[in-house]
Amino acid sequence: MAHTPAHTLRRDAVRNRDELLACAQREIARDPRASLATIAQAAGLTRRALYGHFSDRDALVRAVIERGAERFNAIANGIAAAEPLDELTELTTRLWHEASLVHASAAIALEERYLSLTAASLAPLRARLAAIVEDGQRTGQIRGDISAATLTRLIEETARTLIVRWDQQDAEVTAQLPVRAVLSIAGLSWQDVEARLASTSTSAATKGASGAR
Amino acid sequence: MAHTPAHTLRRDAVRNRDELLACAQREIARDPRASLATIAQAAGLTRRALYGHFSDRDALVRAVIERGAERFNAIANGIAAAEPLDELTELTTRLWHEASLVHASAAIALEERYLSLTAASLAPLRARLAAIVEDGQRTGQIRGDISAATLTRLIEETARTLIVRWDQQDAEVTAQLPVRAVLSIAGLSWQDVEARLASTSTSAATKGASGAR
DNA sequence: GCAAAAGTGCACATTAGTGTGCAAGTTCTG
DNA sequence: CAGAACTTGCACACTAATGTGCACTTTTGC
Repeated sequence: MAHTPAHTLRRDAVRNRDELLACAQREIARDPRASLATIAQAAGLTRRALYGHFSDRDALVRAVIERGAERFNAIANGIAAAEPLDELTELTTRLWHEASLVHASAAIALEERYLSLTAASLAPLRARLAAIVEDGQRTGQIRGDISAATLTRLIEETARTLIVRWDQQDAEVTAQLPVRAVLSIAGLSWQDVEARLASTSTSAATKGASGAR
Repeated sequence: MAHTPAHTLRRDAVRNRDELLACAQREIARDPRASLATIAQAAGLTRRALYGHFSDRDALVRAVIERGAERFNAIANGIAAAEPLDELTELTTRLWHEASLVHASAAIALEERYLSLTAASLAPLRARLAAIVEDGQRTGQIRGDISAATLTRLIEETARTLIVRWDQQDAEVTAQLPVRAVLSIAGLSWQDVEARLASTSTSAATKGASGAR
């Protein structure tokens, strides 16, 4: 109520609220229990001012989650490739480029309290991934030794781990590592992964497709 | 000093200290910031009594890490298989059976403060894994598209994720899922993984090696 | 330019956890 | 059994964080 003035809402207020959400996401990604003082300061505001936008820490975190949900939704709807393995590659790459968001979601989900809400925010993405997996299993391009449900989760965990725990600056990586890992988990041999990356990469000219030793 | 009486050390004190360490590991695995009251209570002691064994929280956590280090050391020394991929399988399976320990290590390592100590406690295990990877790459049984150092870390992260984040009770799993994931990450196609698990499993008779469609 | 909205700066109450001191009990160990 | 080792149960000081109240300044919008 106090946080839904609906009509009058000053420009600087909108900007500050947005900045708070962005900074909260970044700080939480770095440390799940970042203090409100830290977040407010990062947004160039006082801790006291933060309470003008969010009634308490809980409200802020929920807003961060919902903000992330929109983005995840966009990603889920945004991918469009010819076949399952390409979709998987695209999905992984896109998430890699949203590393901070993925990181924050993972950090928030550590708290029991936000488990269900975080899960809900990831729902569209999960549904998309599940569809890809089922499709891939049907056409025999994705492994058949693990049930679709389990494999979907396995791929999700793998991607999350790679994105969250790898230094984005790592020279060897450049988004290729997560893709290699995910495709491997999907069931491809490393030679197949290599061949696929070599052919699909319209850019990435410097990366030679030499393959084995 | 006050915690190295060396000679006189009553039996119940030894037992309680050990119980404290065990409970601390379990509680920290469940929640990285478990309070000392929670830990002491789990061990059937008072928070005040805990301070008789460990000067402060830091000392307790360090003791937990060092206790884990011994166990990891034993695992690193304990594996002995004919070839790299079998060693990888055995290593993964053993760690799976030490889930609580792996979980606690991962939880403690979340704190900047204990990063280096945790890393040191895992050193023997990492060295063993690195040796397996290098060996496997030399003989061509393990993927060659990723550097040994990166692949070692990749396998470690994959195994940790699976062990920490999967419900041990899951019917489909029974230690096979982590092994499948690790072998896939090592570069094998899912059919090769399937074949390997079917032949290696001296037990596990019910699992049919049907393979692809 | 003026009123309302938004932000500042402080003081304050509250909570949960850590670490210590001390007097009193309980439990080993020789 | 006697004495030492261990544990208990409190009381206490201290810290870091949350959330609120209020007077005051700055910014925005009409």
